[in-house]
Amino acid sequence: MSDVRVIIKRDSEEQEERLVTTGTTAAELFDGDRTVVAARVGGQLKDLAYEVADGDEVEPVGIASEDGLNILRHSTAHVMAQAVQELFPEAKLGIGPPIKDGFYYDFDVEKPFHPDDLKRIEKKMQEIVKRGQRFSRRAVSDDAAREELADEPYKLELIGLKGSAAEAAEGASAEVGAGELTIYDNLDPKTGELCWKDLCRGPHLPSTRIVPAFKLMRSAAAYWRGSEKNKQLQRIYGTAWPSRDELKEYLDFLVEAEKRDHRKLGAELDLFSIPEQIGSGLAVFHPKGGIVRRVMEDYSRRRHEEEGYEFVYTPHATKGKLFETSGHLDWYADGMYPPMQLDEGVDYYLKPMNCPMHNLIFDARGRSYRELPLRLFEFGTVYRYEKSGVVHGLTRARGFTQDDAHIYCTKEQMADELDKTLTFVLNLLRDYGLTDFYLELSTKDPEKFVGSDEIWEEATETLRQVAEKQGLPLVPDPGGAAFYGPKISVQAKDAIGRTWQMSTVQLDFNLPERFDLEYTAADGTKQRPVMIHRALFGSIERFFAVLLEHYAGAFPAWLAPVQAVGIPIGDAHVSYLQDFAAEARKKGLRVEVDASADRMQKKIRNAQRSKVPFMVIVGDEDMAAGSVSFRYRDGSQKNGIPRDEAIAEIAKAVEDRVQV
RNA sequence: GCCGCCUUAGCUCAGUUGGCCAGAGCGACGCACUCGUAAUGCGUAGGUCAAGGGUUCGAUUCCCUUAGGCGGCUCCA
Repeated sequence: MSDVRVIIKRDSEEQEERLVTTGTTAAELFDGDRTVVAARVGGQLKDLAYEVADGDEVEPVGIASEDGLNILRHSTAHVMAQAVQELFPEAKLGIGPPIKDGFYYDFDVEKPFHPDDLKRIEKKMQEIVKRGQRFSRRAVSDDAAREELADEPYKLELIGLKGSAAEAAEGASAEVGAGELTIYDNLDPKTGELCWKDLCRGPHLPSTRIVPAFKLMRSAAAYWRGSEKNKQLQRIYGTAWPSRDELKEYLDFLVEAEKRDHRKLGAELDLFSIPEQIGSGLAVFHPKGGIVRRVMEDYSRRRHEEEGYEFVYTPHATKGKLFETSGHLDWYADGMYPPMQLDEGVDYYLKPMNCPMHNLIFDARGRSYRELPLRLFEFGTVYRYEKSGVVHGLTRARGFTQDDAHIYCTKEQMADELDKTLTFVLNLLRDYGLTDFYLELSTKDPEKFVGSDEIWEEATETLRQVAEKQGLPLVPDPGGAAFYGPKISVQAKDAIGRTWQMSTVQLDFNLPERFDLEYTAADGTKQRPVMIHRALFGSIERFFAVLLEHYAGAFPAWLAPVQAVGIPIGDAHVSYLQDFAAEARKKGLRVEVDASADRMQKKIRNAQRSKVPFMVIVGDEDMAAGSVSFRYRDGSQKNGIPRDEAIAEIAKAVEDRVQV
């Protein structure tokens, strides 16, 4: 028996060389450490059953690491598929990869799963976990695999696609890698009997018993291989975690996210609604939401003015010809509201974008290089015909208002202007309370673009440099650009760590050409300007929703619809408070007095639930002293504050735009 | 657009295995209570059980269609 020399890497620091006998498995190297679920050998993930070879560098993969979690979730997906096929023997397997926080598996079944079915499947999964079946890897030839999986038409299709798995379908590479095919057998730990098998690249947990905590979340249809031309399979989503505590933490997170749902808070706080009578995706703002929105807009307006933007207004509808010129009717007609015929057969459209109209403003007269960069800004309301299944509260609406700007500049000004714009955008977002960003650089889609390669390269490089200058993480998004130019998008993380796509800064090589935009250069020649599209909130409605969720409805005082509520202990204190409120209003503060017949405890409860930043409470003591008492949202209080100081404190919180 | 689930009072939800006047809490309104930090008590009003069609002696309940919502998929200039 010959010896095998391996190097065990615990982390980048610690290395251990060890001599073991031939046939030693990775599991044996890490024996005793139950949190190790796989091994990385020379950069490749392997099952713990892998027999180490001479010269291998072997690294343990912990269940809590990113790879470890993926393996856990992938294996749990297998357990689910096994459970499904035990309960629904006719179910055909699609694909079942790990995803963020969980996994899914697609099945072709006669009848879609009912929520009750998920409970049964979950129970069956628990049995399988308890049985402790071994995951056992076995290499097979393509032909052998075809024979074994003759009853699994979707797996057969994947075998045929081997090697191009990356394009086959998202997640398909989890089933078939680029190399040889493998099948994982689930074996009974005692008898070694085959319980189930699946075509899979692996690796997997050594045993189903290792699955510590999981839950099935929901079922939904999904197109086979992600194309709407294909049949819809039934997808079941689940989540799996290294411990029950982590599962609970995740479920708690979902509960918290649900509490913050802007659709729910919007109704609770009386901010907006989406009346059925108006139509799906078309919102109305109630007075309280109207205040928040107006303050958001006013502040943005002021900052834009300071930054050299000029304000324009354009109509909501236009003759179709404009969108022929812009090309929107060629590219995006599906996403536009259908035309209305006016004036004997002329088609008018609701506008889905503001840029063509801004171009007409640019083109209204001859432009000089002295005017550039020309920055046109508008809160421009646009209408897009979103498909019925995608409309979602304020974040995906059919009518919404963009804080839209188009910057026309010379090619020489482009880099500087982009830099300025991005800095401005990020700082303004920070003013609204978002602080955690990363940037995404969307580059050319080789299938879908206009303009020369040179100009794309130059522009992309400029964007990259500008983005890097911000010192924020920069994530590439190859092929993600619109056909007319590359873009940077700003992604912001909210208070509970969710990422939202916010602003975009986008170059456009298409529209200046189509609209034949020109300016006169210093040498008297006509030149084409560069055009930058830039939306900061994206849509005001959407940004409103993001802030609402970010703050969980508890807006900082400057945005809060009501900044302070006066709560009298008894009727005798109402007029004193009304006086106080009137004084505060003179300073531009939004202060109300709750003079209802409720008891003061009830008023406090109501104020608390409406998430007012300041409660101003007054009884005999404060009235006699000419003071008021504050109660803050966290329940803490500050008593006996002189009236002037109280107003000054509220005013300062508003002025500084801080959370209280 | 596709698939599934859902729609009972302003809101949150009971309920009817097809049968007399469809219930509760909160909210609204009224009366009483005048109170120092998260719900005072009593009372009143409020529903074509989403809309339309069908089956049936009888439909809120079963079936179909439509609208809207929710969760996914596809899409998102």
